[in-house]
Amino acid sequence: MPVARPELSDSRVIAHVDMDCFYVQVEQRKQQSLRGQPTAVVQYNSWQGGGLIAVSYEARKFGVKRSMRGDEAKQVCPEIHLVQVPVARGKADLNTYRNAGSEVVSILSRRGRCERASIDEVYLDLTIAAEAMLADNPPECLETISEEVVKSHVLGLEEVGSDARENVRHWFTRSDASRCDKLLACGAFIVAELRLQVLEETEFTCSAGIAHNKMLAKLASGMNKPAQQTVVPFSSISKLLRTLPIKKMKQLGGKLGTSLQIDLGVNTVGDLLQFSEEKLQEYYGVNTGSWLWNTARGINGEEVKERLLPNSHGSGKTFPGPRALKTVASVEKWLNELCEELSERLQSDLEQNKRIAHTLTLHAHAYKSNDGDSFRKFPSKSCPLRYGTSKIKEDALSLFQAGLREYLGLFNVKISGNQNNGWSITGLSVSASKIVAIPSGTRSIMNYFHNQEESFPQVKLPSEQLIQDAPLLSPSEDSLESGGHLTLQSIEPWIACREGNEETKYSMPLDRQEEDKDMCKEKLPEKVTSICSSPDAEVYRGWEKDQTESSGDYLTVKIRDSLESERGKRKSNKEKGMSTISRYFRSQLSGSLLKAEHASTSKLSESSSLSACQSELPQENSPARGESSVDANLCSQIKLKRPAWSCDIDEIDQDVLNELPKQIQEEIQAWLRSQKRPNTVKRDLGITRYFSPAKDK
DNA sequence: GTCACTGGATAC
DNA sequence: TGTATCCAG
Repeated sequence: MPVARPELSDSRVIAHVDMDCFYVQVEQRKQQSLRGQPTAVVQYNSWQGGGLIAVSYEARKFGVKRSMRGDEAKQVCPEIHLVQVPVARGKADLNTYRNAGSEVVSILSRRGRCERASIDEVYLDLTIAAEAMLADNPPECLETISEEVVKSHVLGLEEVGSDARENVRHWFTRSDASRCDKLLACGAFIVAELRLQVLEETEFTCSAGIAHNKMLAKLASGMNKPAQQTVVPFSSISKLLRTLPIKKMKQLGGKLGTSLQIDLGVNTVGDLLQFSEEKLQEYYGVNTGSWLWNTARGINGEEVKERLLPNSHGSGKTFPGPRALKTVASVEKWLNELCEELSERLQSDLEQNKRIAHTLTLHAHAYKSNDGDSFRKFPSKSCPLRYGTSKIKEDALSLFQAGLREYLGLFNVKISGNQNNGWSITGLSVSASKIVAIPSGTRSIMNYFHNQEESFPQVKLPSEQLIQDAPLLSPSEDSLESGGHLTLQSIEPWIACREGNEETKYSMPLDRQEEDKDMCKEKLPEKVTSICSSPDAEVYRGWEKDQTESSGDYLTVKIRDSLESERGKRKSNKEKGMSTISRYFRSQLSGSLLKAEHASTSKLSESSSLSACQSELPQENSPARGESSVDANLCSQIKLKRPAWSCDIDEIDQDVLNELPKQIQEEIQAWLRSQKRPNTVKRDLGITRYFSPAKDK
């Protein structure tokens, strides 16, 4: 459901850039003879010639439409060239298009905040660049205006006179225009430049809309295609929306739009104007109601998010009709294919973007043929993601089996072999989400995740390297006597240590209530799950089945005995004068984060204080807590992933601060100064930035 | 029940 | 937080 968001500023400059029949262009670049030809890209499907997923503009002239079948397209346009989507592992493989999309994004992101909205679309916030241009080099002062700019469409202008080009040129160079219009004009200049750069560097054409918000920019980008751009001045908005069919508006193409038509008799966006906000809220709820009310007026405050990379990766396939899967064995086979693709993409993401995914989810569509009237949805299931293709396969299958049991209402029944009780799977997909960047300077961690599994033994990773690769600036380095494991914390909130068969987890009691609800966990291995290992060190991540005392994701580093002497050296270096800091960070972070975890939605910051935090600490510094069996200097833990933690600033020990690196000291001091006013609001300490996963780029 | 596949967003 | 649902192209 859309959410209401009032416009914060009415003079933003937002662009939506949309690649023209992108998949076709990608294929045409690969095969130049296709240029200018009626062409369509079909998804592998022997049935009726495959489904069209992109159609060139030449083919559109013949009436070829997306979601026609290949055979149908041939009838309408016999000379059409049908290009197949690459197939890998028995399914469509969109990687070439994804990569081509990345090429484009890397160009479009040069001039302002860039949000990759899909494989072939981006939003740009060009406000700052446009303001700069207006200040330094306004269009009215330009001697020449590029052809691409003059070819722009300016809504509300074209029908005014006979010479459209001249009108546009005049609109761009008017000195008496409003500031808003001038900013839009600058935005259009910038977008024209960007589009030309895209063409030069990638051979792809694109279309764009330039407006004051995302909604209007998106609307405009589709109005003049291909290879053109459209500007939406303020003055044109009401007229534009008055006659716009309601279904054309983004988010209203589906059920909500249908409901507006049927239930309220609303056929154009303008028709919405007759309803009060309250009335719309009555029908559709507070959020959607307000969103509709604003939408009718061209108001949309949605921000352009800085995002060049996807938030998740998925791999899926449908098995329509007779191809539905009816045995666990066949499901497993396809699941394996999907997992292989997913794993490959996760590895690429790790190598190229240094990001790690944390959650694996399985979705399936199913129906029951015999006992079939009880329509039940196949439940999605997820679990922590373990890197490595075979681990992903294993976990995906477990998730499927858990889902299937639930779907069939057969709890605690093992589903084995080839039996089938009438169920059929018509769709399967696996996806990886909660992807976070790991900080720079963690090459060793990269190595760990990369090529683990079978090939891992070849990747020699002495833990000495692990230590050396620790980020130098991080103050948290000092809090770990054993040095470099620190890099791991940005990946996982939890570090524990293990030696021989002894494992010490510095875990917190969490008192989770709804453990038993989580069926998925029961499926997982007893304890931790290894994500990688090497001759010298092992890293684990996972959770524990036994929740009596602790729970949650944690990461374990084990360094083998052969490194004992190395560690000794390090230890003595680190120990000089660092104990206070160690204790400080440990207690601070683990304590406050524990609370944060407990009370993710409740107001943690108001109540927490350093002493309160400390009272909840695990006593890892006292020998009382079974520490004897473990080399304490090898082990340490800090929860760092969650950036928000807080403390009472009056209780911060100055001595502790003094031990920090200069740069961080200064930052904290500055923050403290800003907080020392009456009515202190406790909130994030500035230094958390150093702990958080690198925001990247 | 058949548009395939992928991904974002929201709500509970 | 995990899961369901909707939406877009």
